Amino acid sequence: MSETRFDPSQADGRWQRAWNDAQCFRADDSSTKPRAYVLEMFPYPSGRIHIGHVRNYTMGDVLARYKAMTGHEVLHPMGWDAFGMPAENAAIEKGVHPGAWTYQNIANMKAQLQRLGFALDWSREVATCDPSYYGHEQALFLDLYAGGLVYRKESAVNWDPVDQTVLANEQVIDGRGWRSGALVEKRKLSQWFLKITDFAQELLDGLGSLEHWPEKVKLMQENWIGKSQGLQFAFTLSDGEKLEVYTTRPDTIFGASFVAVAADHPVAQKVAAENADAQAFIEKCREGGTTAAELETAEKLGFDTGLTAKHPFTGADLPLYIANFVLMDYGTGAIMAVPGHDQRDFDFATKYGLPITRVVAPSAADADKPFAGEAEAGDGVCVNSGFLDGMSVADAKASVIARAEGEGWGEGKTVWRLRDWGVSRQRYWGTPIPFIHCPSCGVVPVPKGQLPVTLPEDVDMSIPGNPLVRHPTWKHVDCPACGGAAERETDTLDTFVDSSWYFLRFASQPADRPFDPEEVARWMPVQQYIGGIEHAILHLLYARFWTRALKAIGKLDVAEPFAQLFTQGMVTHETYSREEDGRPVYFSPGEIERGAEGAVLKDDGKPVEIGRVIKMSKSKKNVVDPDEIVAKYGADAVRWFMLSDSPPERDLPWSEAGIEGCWRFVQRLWRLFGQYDATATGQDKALDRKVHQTVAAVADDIEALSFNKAVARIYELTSAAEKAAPSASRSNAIRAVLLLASPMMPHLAEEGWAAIGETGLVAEADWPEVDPALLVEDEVTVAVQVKGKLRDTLTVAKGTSKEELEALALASEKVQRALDGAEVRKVIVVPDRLVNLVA
RNA sequence: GCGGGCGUGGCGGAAUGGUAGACGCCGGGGACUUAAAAUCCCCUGGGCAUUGCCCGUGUGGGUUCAAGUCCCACCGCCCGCACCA
Repeated sequence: MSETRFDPSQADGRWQRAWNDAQCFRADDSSTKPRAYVLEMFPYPSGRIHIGHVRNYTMGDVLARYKAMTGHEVLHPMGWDAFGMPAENAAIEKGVHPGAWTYQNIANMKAQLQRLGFALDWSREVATCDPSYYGHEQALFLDLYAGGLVYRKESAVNWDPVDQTVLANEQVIDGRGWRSGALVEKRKLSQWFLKITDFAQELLDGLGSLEHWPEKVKLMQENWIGKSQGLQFAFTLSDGEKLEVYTTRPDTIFGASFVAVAADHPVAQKVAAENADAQAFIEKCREGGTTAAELETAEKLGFDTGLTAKHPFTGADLPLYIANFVLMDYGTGAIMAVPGHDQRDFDFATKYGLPITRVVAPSAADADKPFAGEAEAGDGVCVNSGFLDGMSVADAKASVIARAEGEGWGEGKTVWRLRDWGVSRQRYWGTPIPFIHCPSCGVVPVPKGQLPVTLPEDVDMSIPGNPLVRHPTWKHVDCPACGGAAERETDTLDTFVDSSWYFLRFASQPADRPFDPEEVARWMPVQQYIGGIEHAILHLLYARFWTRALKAIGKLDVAEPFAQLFTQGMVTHETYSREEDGRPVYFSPGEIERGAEGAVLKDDGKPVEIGRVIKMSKSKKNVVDPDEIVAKYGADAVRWFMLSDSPPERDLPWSEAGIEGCWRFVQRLWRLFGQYDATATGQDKALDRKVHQTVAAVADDIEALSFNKAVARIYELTSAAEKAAPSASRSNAIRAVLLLASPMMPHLAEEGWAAIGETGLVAEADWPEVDPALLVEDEVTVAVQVKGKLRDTLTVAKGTSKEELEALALASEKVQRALDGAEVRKVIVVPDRLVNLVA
């Protein structure tokens, strides 16, 4: 073979065409092989792929290629999460149509992905913004409606009074609209909801079956669903009315020092009707964003209504406040506040000078222990609590609930933090909700025969607000029920709906239905799903819900959509900046010359400050363009970098030195392949052993997605093969290195496969066989410790007896010196591992 | 604020409770070369040092013959919080 270098600029495209010509990555629906559905979260078509996408899709690609090599029929599809706000923003800022912008982006990004050599079945590509996708989504939505899982109710949105537009949470900055700067108001609109709460218990229970999901994600979902058992009971107010409150801490009821309702609570409304100050306070609460984070970090504010509530046990009159930290959406929208044992109540009580009473203490003796400036939410025994004194928190909860139920003023109740899913968006670039509002018939579903309800093309995005509302003709239709003049629903669906079933469409895509349940059942569940941790709750919970909801209405027979989940880390990069006029000015890596000591700007040769390694973002300019690095180093070096060093669940810091190292390794492998000699004879037992151990270990590592470890082992085997003298064993080791590296560096592997005289594609080759007999070492190194400190090591035959190990350890000169005549009192021997002499 | 996670050399990291730092990057030294690039070899946690010894996994405690790993408390950073995707 020639001594020339491997040239990705001509090899990459050649092999990509060869794979395409052979259609190697097309999933065969009729295959009898065991199936493997490998899926990465599909991207939003922003225009350019991000290095984070490259990392995500490289991981899935290695697994998909490995599965194919180990005898599986692989489904590895790709598509586009193509609806959403960025297309509308681009339309406003650049004057392009959201659809044209989106499809252009898809074309660009698809070409970028193809240049990376991913083993994707492009024949199943979907774009959610295409009527051939969202039309089916509309049909599914109608099915869910028929199944009683869709309803309408009033719900608050962020309203920009200047732009006359509904704003997303991310468009509200410090309580103001991002474009207009106007103070945002909360406004109530009638909106569409999906009954995810009907499935709260099932979604919670289902987590137990997800053995191969990260514990942290399951825990986050469990907390999000937020099942709590508590007491709902009624206070009698001083005006004679009843006020229902819910508490998860009935054990602390004797510590209640005030009662509070949300600003939207009917009691607050009633007070405000007669009290201008109360009205003003409620309006103040309506200013600012709607997010939980904002509500909970805002300063606690309250308004004393002058009313009081009678404590059910003590008969005390507790003041009734309207408070900004009470959420109308949770429980009854009203609380009994126990400042000693809830931090929010504590803050509020401190601010308004309300009593803070201890009713739970570490022990009965601590009944009068003062608080250390904060509430104590922990466990303990009840104190200062009448009949509860001395009880544990758990017993007291049960006891109070039993008493309330016996006396008829309250009952034990399960409450969920999970709320129904509001899917209405007052925006153009989304799936039209297939309903018609008729003045005489009310809300009427669009007949399925009239689907898809498509978006109008001729819209003016330069005016704020929803173009579907002001379009001259689009919304005017005849009522499907009575034939009279009616109007289309102008809200579109949350884009999370689009991503809640795309994995089903990948598995089966008939033209006349969303999917065929039997075809889907043959591929589902997704065997390995890979994506960012930022989707741990919403996307993954919504997809689980859709799967269940479709099952509940008989459209699907899958319990959980994703058998195995992996959440990968971000790609990060150091930042380069200079202080100019008191503000940092950032430079991109391309503008910088990076040396050992520091970095200078190429333009002026003067130093710049190297900042922290953070997530790549345009504003900090610490981005690298996948196209540029692929052009410079080839797809394989980039893929190898994505897999090396950092464990895949952690952040990966991009570095120029790192990619250079990968490039050198590509060439090093190429030289090694060049040393392959099919005619070499002779055996190298140690190398054979190393090969089989490495094949087994790399397989385990890939299955566990521990790519960084697989990479390290391939480096080791490469070094061993390089150092070995020519032999049949060595040639076999070179062939093994090629096969092991092939899922990661497929272009180089194909080139090498041909070079060593193999026929066919390595993409369709088999993973090397492992001989279990060669996995075991016959010699081991045993550590010898004295009092837990390493003093010597012994090289002995594997399986050497405890007695012999102890004798060998005591015979060691180093051990005797360390013992220094001291008497050995105890000996711990772990066969094949260590001897510890305790003196 | 609430929920979840992470923290090991100059850097990325490895390590079923059992030899801390595998493997890679950076750096240093050498070989080859007229020279450079490329490649190959050696060294590379810190401190003291004559064989060796001491210290060391964010901080402080604890359990254990033995702790990066288990327990408690704290510090720092990151992710999510329901209309970003």
